Amino acid sequence: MENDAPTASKASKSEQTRSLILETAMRLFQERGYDKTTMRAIAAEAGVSVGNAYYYFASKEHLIQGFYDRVTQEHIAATRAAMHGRTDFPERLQAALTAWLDVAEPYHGFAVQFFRNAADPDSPLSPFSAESYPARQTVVDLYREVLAGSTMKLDTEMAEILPELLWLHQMGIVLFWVYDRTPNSTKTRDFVRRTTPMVARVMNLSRYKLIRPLVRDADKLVRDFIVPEAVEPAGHKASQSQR
Amino acid sequence: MENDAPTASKASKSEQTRSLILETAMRLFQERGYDKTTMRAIAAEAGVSVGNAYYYFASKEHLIQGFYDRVTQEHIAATRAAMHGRTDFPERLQAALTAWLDVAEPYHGFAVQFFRNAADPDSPLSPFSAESYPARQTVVDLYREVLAGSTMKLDTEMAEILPELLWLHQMGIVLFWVYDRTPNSTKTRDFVRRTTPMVARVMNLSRYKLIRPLVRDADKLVRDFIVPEAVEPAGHKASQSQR
DNA sequence: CACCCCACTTGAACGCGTTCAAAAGGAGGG
DNA sequence: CCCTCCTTTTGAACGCGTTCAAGTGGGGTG
Repeated sequence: MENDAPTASKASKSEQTRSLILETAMRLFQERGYDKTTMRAIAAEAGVSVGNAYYYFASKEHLIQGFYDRVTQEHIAATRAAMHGRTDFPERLQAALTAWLDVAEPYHGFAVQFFRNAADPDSPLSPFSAESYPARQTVVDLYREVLAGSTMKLDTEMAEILPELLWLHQMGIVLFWVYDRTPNSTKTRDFVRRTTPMVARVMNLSRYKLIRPLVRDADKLVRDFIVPEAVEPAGHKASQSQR
Repeated sequence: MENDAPTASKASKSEQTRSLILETAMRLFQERGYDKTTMRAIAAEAGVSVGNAYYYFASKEHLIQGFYDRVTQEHIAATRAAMHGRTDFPERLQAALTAWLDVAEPYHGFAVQFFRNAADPDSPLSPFSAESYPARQTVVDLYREVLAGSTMKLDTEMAEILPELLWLHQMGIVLFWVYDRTPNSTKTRDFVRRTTPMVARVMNLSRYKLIRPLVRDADKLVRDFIVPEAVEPAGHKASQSQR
C-alpha cells in the first residue's frame, strides 16, 4: 500500500508480518463475517500477538482498507476486460457496474461494515475523506475511461465533471447493493440493467436547448459543492500508528 | 414506542422509569456526544442499574430512536408553520428542508453517530428498515402535503411517487449535512437554496413530450425497486434480543 | 394472613476492541 | 565482544456494551 522504499530488496520482515496479518484478517472476515472475527482470533490465526496487529493497523476498521484497495484493483481490471471492443456508452457503463458487482460479491456479507464507515466523515475510510482521495481518484479515472472510449457525444463542459458524477452514481448503486439481499444480488443487477440506458438518455438530452440552462446550473453546483479543489494538502499520512 | 395499553391510567411506574432513562440518555448524548456517553453513566445518572436500562431498551442504539422521533415531530410542525400561506412549490420545499436543518442543528454533533448506525441494513434504526416504516411514512406524508398545497401542476402518475422521491432527496441532503462542518451548516443551507429551484424545474420539464418517455421509465423503476409494497410481513423480527 | 406469580430490578461477569509499559531483536559503532 | 538505539513484539489490563441468574416487591387468590 504505502511505499516502503528505504531498505528492503524484496520484502522486509516488517512488510511480511503486515501482509500476513492483513491476509489472515481478510480470510477470517470472509469465513465468519466482520463482527464474529475478533482481533484475538486474527492474531492467534496469524501467529502473532494482539498488540502486534495494532502495531500495523490502527484499528480493526483499518483492516478493511485492504478489502477496499483489493476490490478497486480487481474492479478496474475486470471493467477494462468487459469493455474491450465496445463503444456503446450504456454498454460500457453497464460493464463497469456489473464488473463491480461481480468482484464485490464474495464480500457482500461484510460490505455493510464498509458502508457504515461511509457515513462517518471522521473515518479515514469514508469514501469522501481526504485519506481516500487517491483511491477515489483511481475510480473516477476509470469512469473517465468508460466515457472516453465511447461514441457518446457531449460538450466539454459536461465531459469534465461527468466522471465525478458517474463515481457518485456508483456509490448510489453500492448503497442499493448493500441493502439487497437477493441471491447473487439479482435485484441490484436488474436495477443496473434498467438504470444504465436511462443515464445515457439523460446525458443525451443535456444537449437540447430546453434543458441547457438546467445542465449549466447543475454543472456549476457540482463544481461548487461536490468536487473538491485538489483537497487540502497539509499533513495527514498519519494513517498508521507510529508512536 | 410500543403500545402499552393494558393497565395504566396516567403513567404507570414502568412508563415513568422508561422515559426517565430515555430523557437522561438524550441529555447526556447532547452534553457529551454519543460515544462518550456510557450505558453505565446513563444508568447512574438516572439512578437505576445498567440491567434496568436494558430491560427497557434492547441496546444503546435503540435509545437513539427517541431522538429520531422527536426530531421528526418537530420537523413536521416547523415545516407546516414555515409553509403557511405559501403556494409556490420551490418555496415550500425549501421551507421543509430548512426546517429540518433548524430542528436538527442542536444534534449535529452526534447525528453522525446516528447516521453511522443507520447505514447498516440490519439495524432497526436504518431509515430503510421495516421497523422505521411508520416514521418514514410520516415524513413521506409531509412531502405529500408540501406538494398538495402548492400550485405546481403535474400529472397524477408523477404526483403519486413524488413524495417518496422527495423523502429520498431529503435523505441526500441529510447526508450532505452530516459531512458539513461549516458553522450553522451554512454550506448545506446554500446547497439547499440552490438545489431547490432546480428540483422544481426538473419537475416542470417532466411534462414536455421530449422527456415524457424517460419520466415514464423512471416512474416504473421507482415503483419496482424503491417503494416497498407494504413491506414484507414475515419474521426476522429476530434482530433484537427479547429473552 | 400466607402463598404464589410475574413485572421489574439488580450487579457481577463475559467478550470484545484497544492501550501501554515493558521485553526482545537486531544492526551498527567502538 | 559489549553497548546503544530503533524497530518490532508481547500480553496483561482497561473500559465498554451486553447478558443473565438471582433477587424484590406488590397485587391477586385461597
